[in-house]
Amino acid sequence: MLDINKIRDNKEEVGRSLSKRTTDFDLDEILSIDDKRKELLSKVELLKAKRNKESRQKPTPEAILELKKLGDTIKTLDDQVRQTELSLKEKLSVLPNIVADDVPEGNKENNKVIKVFGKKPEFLGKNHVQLAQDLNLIDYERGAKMSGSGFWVYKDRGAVLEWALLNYFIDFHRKNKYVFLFPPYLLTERSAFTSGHLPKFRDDLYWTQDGLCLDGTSEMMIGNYHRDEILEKLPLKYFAYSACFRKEAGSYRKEERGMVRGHQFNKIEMFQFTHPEKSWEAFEELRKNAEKLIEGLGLHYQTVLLAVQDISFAMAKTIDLEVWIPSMGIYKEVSSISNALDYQARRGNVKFRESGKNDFVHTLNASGLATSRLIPAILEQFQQKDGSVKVPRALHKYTGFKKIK
RNA sequence: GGUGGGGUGCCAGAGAGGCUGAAUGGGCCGCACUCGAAAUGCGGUAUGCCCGUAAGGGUAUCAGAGGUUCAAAUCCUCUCCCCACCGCCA
Repeated sequence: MLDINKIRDNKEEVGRSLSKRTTDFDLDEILSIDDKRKELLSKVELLKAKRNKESRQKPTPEAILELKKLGDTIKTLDDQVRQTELSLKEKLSVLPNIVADDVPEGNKENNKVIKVFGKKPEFLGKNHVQLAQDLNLIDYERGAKMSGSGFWVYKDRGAVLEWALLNYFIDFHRKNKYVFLFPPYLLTERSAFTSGHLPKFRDDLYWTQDGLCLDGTSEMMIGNYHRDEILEKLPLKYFAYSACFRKEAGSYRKEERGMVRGHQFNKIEMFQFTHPEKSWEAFEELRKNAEKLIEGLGLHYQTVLLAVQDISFAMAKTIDLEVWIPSMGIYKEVSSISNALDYQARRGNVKFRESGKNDFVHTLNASGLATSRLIPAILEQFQQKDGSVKVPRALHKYTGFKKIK
């Protein structure tokens, strides 16, 4: 949610920023609704002041008659205020976040590669689906039998490898003094609103019959962890593990067979609540952390600065880390690092206190990392001529094996 | 799932229709006393919104949403959460 006062004071600037993302907004309309709100509010509060004053002691019978009429007027005005506030909130909550200045304009094709690590290994021919099946790591068929397409079962060393990745991430974050949260997978509608996933992503989420939804990313949880709180000490650094659930309706493509896009995947997410002046610093820290994790695995990847229209709604800037998937000949996202500025904090009412005043914090999130694309990358990038796969050194202490054959 | 008891400021805890943004205690901050500290005394100590350059004023907020009333922390309805006991249970 954007600050109405900021819109009022910097209309041109905000408008320019928003128009990079969409043309579907009308700041003048929003401001005029706010004007109306203020006007009504002043009016009704004056009347309330009168009523409060006269009701302080028991009024005379005649006065009561008059106050009764006053009460009716107040009620109608109050209704109008409520409606105006509602429509203001509605308009405001579908506005996306403003974007950072250094974000390229346009769509995906303007994404800018800002770093490349390692280089493309020689591709030895087997894709990760074949490898996973040949080496008995993933059971796609039985996964689909149990849960439908888009689900798979990690099996034996495949499960160990998956778990090893998670343990590797967890140890890394703990070493960096991030606090480990293991949140519930189901959350309320209010929480999904705060994280910015509602109203936009309603159809991408799974819903239960009692109105809860499965998390699409643990960011949805951590962002709500401090909802309606005034934070004492900043920054607060967290990381969370959760399974993530996405409908991915209509987005399944043939080349994304295997584990590249599933309805359920594992992800560890870093999250920071920071002072407004420190959020870009934190952004760099998160990015470095995510990069270190992939580099620790020795995978070839690239860091990409996303163009405006490729950034999600609530975020001012996003950098993706994309790992090379040899069989597909493309890079696939394994981490997304974003700064939401105060956008989520406003929705969730998360503040901090400084010299007697409260202000909204900034929130940032970054995958650290999602596993479902790392395993394909590991299998394909590290496959050997004899059909085996080398396990990255960083994982040895967790897997107990160095090679899968 | 059932029954009962709760949810009040930073914390504990009163208040049970009108002068209550809210007693009292603790905490915290300031001042006095002290060489310093403790103890003691005095004062201060919520947030959103609206008007105002400001000082200040107004309004709302006692879990949340509605309602009754001239007037609600206090009465009514619904929802959520916490605690206790009972039932059920992979």
